[in-house]
Amino acid sequence: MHGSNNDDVRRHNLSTILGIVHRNGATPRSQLTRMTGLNRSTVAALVAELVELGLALEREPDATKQVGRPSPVVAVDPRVVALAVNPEIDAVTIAVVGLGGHVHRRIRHVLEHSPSVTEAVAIAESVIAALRGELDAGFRVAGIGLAVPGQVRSSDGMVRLAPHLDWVDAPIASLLSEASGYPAFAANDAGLGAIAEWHFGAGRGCRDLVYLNGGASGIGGGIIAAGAPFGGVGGFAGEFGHIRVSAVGDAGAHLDSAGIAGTLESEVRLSALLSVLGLGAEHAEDLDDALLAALADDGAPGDAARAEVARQLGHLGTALGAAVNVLNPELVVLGGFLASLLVADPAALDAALSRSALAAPREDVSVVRAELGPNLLMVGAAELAFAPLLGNPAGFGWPASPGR
Amino acid sequence: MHGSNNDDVRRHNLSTILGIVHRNGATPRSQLTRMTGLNRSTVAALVAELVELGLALEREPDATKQVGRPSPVVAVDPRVVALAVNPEIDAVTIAVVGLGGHVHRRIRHVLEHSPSVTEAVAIAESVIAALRGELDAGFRVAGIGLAVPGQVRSSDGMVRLAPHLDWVDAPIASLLSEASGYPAFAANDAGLGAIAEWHFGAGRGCRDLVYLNGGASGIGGGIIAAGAPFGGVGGFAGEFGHIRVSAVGDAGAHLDSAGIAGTLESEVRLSALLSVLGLGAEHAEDLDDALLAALADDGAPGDAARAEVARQLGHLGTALGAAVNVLNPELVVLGGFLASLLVADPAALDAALSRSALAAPREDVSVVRAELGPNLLMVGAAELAFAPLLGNPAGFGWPASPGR
DNA sequence: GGTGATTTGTTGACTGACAAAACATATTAG
DNA sequence: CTAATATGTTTTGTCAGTCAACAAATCACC
Repeated sequence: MHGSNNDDVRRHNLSTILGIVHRNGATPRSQLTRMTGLNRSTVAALVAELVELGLALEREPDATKQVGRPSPVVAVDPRVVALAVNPEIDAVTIAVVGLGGHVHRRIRHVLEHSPSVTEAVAIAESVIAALRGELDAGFRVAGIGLAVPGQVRSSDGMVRLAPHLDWVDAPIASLLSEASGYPAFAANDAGLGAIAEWHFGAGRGCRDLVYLNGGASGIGGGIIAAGAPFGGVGGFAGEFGHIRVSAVGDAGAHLDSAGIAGTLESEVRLSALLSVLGLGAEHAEDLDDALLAALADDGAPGDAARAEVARQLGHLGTALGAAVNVLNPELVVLGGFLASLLVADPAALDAALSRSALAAPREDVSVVRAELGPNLLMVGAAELAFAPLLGNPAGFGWPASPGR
Repeated sequence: MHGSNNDDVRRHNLSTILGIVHRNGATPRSQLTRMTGLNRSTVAALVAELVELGLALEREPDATKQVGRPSPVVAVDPRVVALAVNPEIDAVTIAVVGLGGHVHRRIRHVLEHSPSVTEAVAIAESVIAALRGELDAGFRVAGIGLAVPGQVRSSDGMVRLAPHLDWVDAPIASLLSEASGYPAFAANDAGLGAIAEWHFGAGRGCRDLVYLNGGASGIGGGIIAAGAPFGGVGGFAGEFGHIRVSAVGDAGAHLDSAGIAGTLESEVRLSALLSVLGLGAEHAEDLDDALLAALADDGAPGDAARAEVARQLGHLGTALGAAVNVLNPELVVLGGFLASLLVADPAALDAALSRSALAAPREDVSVVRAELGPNLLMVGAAELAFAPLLGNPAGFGWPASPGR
């Protein structure tokens, strides 16, 4: 709909090069010319501008075994960071994340009770305030990204509903922006997990992927479609947890967090797994590892556990079938306890998927585990704050350092 | 990933302007400058190039009541056409469609039996051969678009499976291209319906929509995501007909065309509607109208019919709930007998949808009837052939006129 | 250890696309 | 008939990327 001009070309090319260095890590300049198809001299000028902007660095060439003049290596400037915030039911986690996805620091503020919006914002702001000296000394902060376990409106970062935190219409992005002085953006945690796995994890180089995460509070999802994160009109897309996988059932049926029965989230539940395995709260910290060990063959799971795993995998396969039929992704990435389920019996999931997915899209897809560990959401949330910078490196309006 | 340069700017701007005139119809040049944000002089030059290329025309200004010098009206050149082909179980339909979506001619070749791929290609080619004199006289043909009721691989137009036609791995695009001498492209019919409704029908100006069509052979769907048709890796996306909406049921349950029970297509069936309404084959031609009339209040449908409509609307609501939760579209467009179901009892569908969709995405969506009539698939298929031309007006490689 | 082939960096001239400004023209309002 | 307004037309300017020539750094081979 909109025309473009020379300025757009420059913006696009700066963005392309910074994006490559951001996602692929340090890259020789000669390789940038090959990847972009641009002229050597153009790439040299673009990189020079990024260095000038304080976004990239040029290092001495790496020692290689190749003929020809060595090419300097271009890397992101490590002083450019974003702040990531993840409020949960039992903690608020804050991190300082650099361009390139490097997590400089992660601070987990443990809570006695589920925080209100105001409390979560106050905690995040106090942690950020404590970091401020450090940040002002050596870093430039692009902004704050919030990963929220709930439905978040993309236009303004309003949390429409976060069932487990019991938040309704909580304008967390504007509250934290107001409190901290940094621009703040919020999105659904699983959607940000999808972005993180896509850039830095199991989904590298993939144009169409679906990410599904299973946690204590339910099942969330995110979509990368045609090489871009997909949110729909309001940013609420990716809620695979609430699609129907079974009959509504009788009065005793579990309900999902939206109060609906027969959905993926109501049938595939971590608590049910833990109870048949006899795992309790003592593994709160390393839950996924404990679960994996208990489900593995040498963990000798009992018949009840095997049956529950099979039941849950059947329902998961049905939901993945819907995702595969509707979205025809190249990859499905499973995180949290869904990854444990996958590892416990890949063949069973495959069989269940084959029962509900059409052959053609079924052949296109692979189902794999998430690769990123505890930094997943921090990296994803930072991506949210980096997006405007990556989209327009030269024209980015840096926030004034607050508190000075 | 790829850099851009001056050539890309020109291509993008030519494409933008031709696209506006194609989708919005004849447009004053001054409005083009406002819509694109480009300079007057630039738009003048771009339009002049499109006229030079034989893709657009400039007419005398329309009489308006506005102050200021009148602006010439830019329209598509009506001589630019694409051929559309739609093989079905009982006919092969061929049309000549102009830029702008105008259907010059539509020819329905009725068949006694379901055609094989070879037969369908032969029929299409013979109709095209008969048109050739006419085409060579006054038209330039961009190519052929095929709307196929089945799963079509986008990369090469291979029909992986068309259950009702009983085609498996049928390379229809390359066969017809070979036979006719025109470049040919194939895609799923419902996906093309989505594109047609998006450009010229109920979905105009919408960036995120889902289209669902109900026909005698089942339920197909198409997705427009983030302002572009979405096909997934292989082009198979949009198969909403095969997602689970109910329990698998007992032995007597209907199966969908993929042999799966409990799916949308197995529960929401035109034949079931027709049988409770006592409608038969005599309405083959104007089925949708007859259905609408029978379902309307003054058609006095019986209790059995009301119950069946309610049952089907319940299942349709469940499937739409999945679509709404996963894709968060702005619009859901229903075509074929699904439109009749919607009209019969909009409130019931709304209620069913509200039971399975989350509140936030539910509030974003409207469910409406398709607007395009019998030309829907012709316009959508033509869009497929026009796509390369619209994407790169100056660099488009026109096929040599075959047979001369 | 020199010499040539190869690859890439560097520099300056060149092309082309859009923007901007000045002027021309066609319409409406009074 | 005149002023105001909007837009077409023409000319000049700016800027991004390309291209070609040359320089520099490495490897391979004699």
